[in-house]
Amino acid sequence: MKEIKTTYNPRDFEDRIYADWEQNKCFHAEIDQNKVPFTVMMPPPNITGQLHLGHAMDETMQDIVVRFKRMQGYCVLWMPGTDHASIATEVKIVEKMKEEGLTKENLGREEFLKRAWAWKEQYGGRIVSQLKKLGSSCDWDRLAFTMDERCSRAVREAFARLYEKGLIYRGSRIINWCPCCKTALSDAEVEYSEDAGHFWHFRYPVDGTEEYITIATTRPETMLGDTAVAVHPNDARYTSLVGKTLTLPLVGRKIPVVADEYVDPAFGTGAVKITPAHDPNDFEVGLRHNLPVIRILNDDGTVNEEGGVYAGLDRYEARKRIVADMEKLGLLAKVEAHTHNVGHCYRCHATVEPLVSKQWFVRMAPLAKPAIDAVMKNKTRFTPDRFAKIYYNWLENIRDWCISRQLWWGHRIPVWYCDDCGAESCSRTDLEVCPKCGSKHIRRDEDVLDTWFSSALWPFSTLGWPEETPEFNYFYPTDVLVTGYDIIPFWVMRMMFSGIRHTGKVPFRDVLIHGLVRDEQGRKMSKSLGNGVDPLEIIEKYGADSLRLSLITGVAPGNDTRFSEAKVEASRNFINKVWNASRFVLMNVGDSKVPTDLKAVKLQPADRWIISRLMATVKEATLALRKYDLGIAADKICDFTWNDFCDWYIELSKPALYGNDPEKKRSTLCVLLYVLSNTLKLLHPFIPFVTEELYGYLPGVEGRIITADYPRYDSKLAYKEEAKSFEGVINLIKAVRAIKTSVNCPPAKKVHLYLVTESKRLFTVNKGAILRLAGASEIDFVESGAEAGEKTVSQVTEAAHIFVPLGELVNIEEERARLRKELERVEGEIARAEGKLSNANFVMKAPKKLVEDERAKKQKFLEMKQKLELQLASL
RNA sequence: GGAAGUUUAGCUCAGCUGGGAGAGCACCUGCCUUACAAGCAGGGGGUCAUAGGUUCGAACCCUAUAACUUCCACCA
Repeated sequence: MKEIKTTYNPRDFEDRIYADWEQNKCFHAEIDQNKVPFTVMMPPPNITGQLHLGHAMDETMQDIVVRFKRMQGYCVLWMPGTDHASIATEVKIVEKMKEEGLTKENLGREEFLKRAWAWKEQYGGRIVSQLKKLGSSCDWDRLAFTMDERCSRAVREAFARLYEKGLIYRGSRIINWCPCCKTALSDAEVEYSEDAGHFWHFRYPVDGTEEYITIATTRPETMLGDTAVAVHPNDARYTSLVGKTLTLPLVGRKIPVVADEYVDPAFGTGAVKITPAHDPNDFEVGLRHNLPVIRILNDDGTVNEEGGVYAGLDRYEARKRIVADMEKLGLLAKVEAHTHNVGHCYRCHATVEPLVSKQWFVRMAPLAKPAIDAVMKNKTRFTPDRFAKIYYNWLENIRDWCISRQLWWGHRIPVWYCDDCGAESCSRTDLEVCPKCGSKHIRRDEDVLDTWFSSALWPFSTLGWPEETPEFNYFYPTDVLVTGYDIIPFWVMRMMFSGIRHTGKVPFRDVLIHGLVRDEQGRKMSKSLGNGVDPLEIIEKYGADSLRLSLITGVAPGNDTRFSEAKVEASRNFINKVWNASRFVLMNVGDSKVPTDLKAVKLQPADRWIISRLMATVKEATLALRKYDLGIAADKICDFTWNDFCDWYIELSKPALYGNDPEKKRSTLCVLLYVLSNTLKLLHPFIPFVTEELYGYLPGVEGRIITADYPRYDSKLAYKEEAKSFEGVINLIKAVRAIKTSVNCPPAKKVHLYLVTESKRLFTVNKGAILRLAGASEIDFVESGAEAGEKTVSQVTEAAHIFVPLGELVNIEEERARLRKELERVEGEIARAEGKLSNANFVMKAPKKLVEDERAKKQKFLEMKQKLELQLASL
């Protein structure tokens, strides 16, 4: 036997085990036509990213499913990769350059991209090594990157196909602009928050009268771009003014008063300034009334030349000055405090400006419909299914997707413009000359694509699409996507419509959604709060297995969960238990030859009981895992391990192990090994490192647990009746322990048991275990309690009436009180059963089995009552 | 304005298709019993948010209410 340390210390082996798996290609998936494929695409973390607890949970869930399926014999591919994260990465690189006094502009595109790739080389591997620390069993040989050749080619192809079908177009629209990142954003990339602001009421003079029309605005600086004031057509206050002209203060522009249904007469003053270039609603109004569109902001958020004297000022400085100037002119009617929803950039959190800009868009309506239908028709299922509603909600209300970004790091838009003939050409290969006129004066579009455009293709771009590679044909569509609910609009939805559009198939059968990992107080973890927990520190302290287990137990699917170190500690304690149980078994096996086949030995009742419990657990765990109820599966398995195996069976095995019947010892060791190795297998997907380590110590096993067969339910080993009967022994032991506690009998003091029972055989066969576990010296079978003497404490169980003479420890009064209390309880049970059975409707309508069970219970309790009364009378 | 979720023991949360309320931590009592004190044994503690309804039977299904959380939309 190999040496095994007395305490569980994950640092001794986690790295070694992982290296062993990697070296032996345990994670690698080769196409095997004899196996059923099972494919999972890892949501690619950003190259700028560091492992956080959200990743840890997401990766753990995937790893559990993947390891389970691998053990079940599927050909499992878990495809890992990283995302170039266009905007996030670029923001970081620009920040770093700023420290060196450099800007993108003075560096130039080519030099900038060199830096970006260098950045990718430097930091891209960090997240990968962190994922390995967690135990992720993904196929590193296939590690992909959203900007590698494979993926880039797919991006070009996808773009070209959509372009050719008119599903990608270029146009001037109101988009969300981040003045800090200086790029357009998609709707999904804008986060709204209730911010405190003001409502400024301005008076605009009506030409040819002494009248004013008062408008209210939250963004005074946009008045520089006003091209009308709108009122509701039915608003009596303003009917006389419709069609009149106003002079826009500070600017002097003549603007009309128009009537439009969009205006809500009950809100504000009932008159709205219209700035078509800087508000989506105003843009629509502008279209209806043929208003000019005057953009007044530069890309960096400063006022442009349209702003006259305010040109060059930052938007907020301009706001202040405009308010002050209006006040000076006596045109500021009033200022109110006002909180309103303000959009922020999801990367830098700067306030976004809606503005008109020429951008590339994906036409969503034709793509959204099939994506909705696919989920409606159950081709892809959400778990839990309520998340389908979020998905529908997004797709049903979706607007065209703005995909161009004014960034350099990313997939450059594959469109060229000809300076000579003006042609716009999309191409799968880089162009040198204009395909229309042959001119060499062509320019490529400067912009890059939204990061999510390439992530949307991830399930198939990584498998070689558009080529029909063997991998694509074998592994696609994938089986399950695991991700957080916050990513549904960014990614899940876009993979769905892209997958359906480009491959004709849904990209995955199941979508397993999980919640957020919050801090101990239930707050989101964030840098600004400083409440983030570094998973690597937790791994360092407790091991990856403990972290993994703590992240998935006690969590309902899709719900948020709170992280606490106490929970990790509890998981660590459980693993320590597994460690020591294994140590116990191995110590007792020693060098002796133990049969590995259960058929080779004669099983005792306790053996059949634990095997029966194991089978029940296998059944439950497998079912739960198949339904992606990871928390429930872990719960059942851990409960079996600790309570049934460790607390009961190991203790029950000791009389045989320490006794002098070699046959019994041999069979007990066989069962211990059998149950232990199966328990380790059940536990492996959840706590892979420690189970692999312990598995390596087991005699008679070959290979690694990671590639072992998952335990299978065997009805021949269910032993339902025998297990039920063995519960009688367990209940007897529990009852004796309770008796001893109730009279403060020291646990070490051995007691003499007198049993009135019809199950003499059961108790005789298990006598050794009963004596040891109950702390008894002898068992006598008697006809009545009187034989146990006077000073006894008694207890009634289903299978036996127990009498324990405890001499001076016994207080007759206390004993009477205890028995009366017990009698009361039993009478309560009888009343409950009778209540049910006397209800004609229950007997008639409830399932037969239930009624029979109820009758049996009543009978059982009646017998117990009789015994209790008898005993009470004898005291 | 629309939608989703949550409300169960002191705390954190499980509870699968309706059939006698569970776990971990905390607490109380007693134990270093030769795998494990990161442990063992025993124990206390809950009008399952509130009010109705359906049902033989409701923590679970339906309706309403309240509180909290989140997502979406949005009135300048």
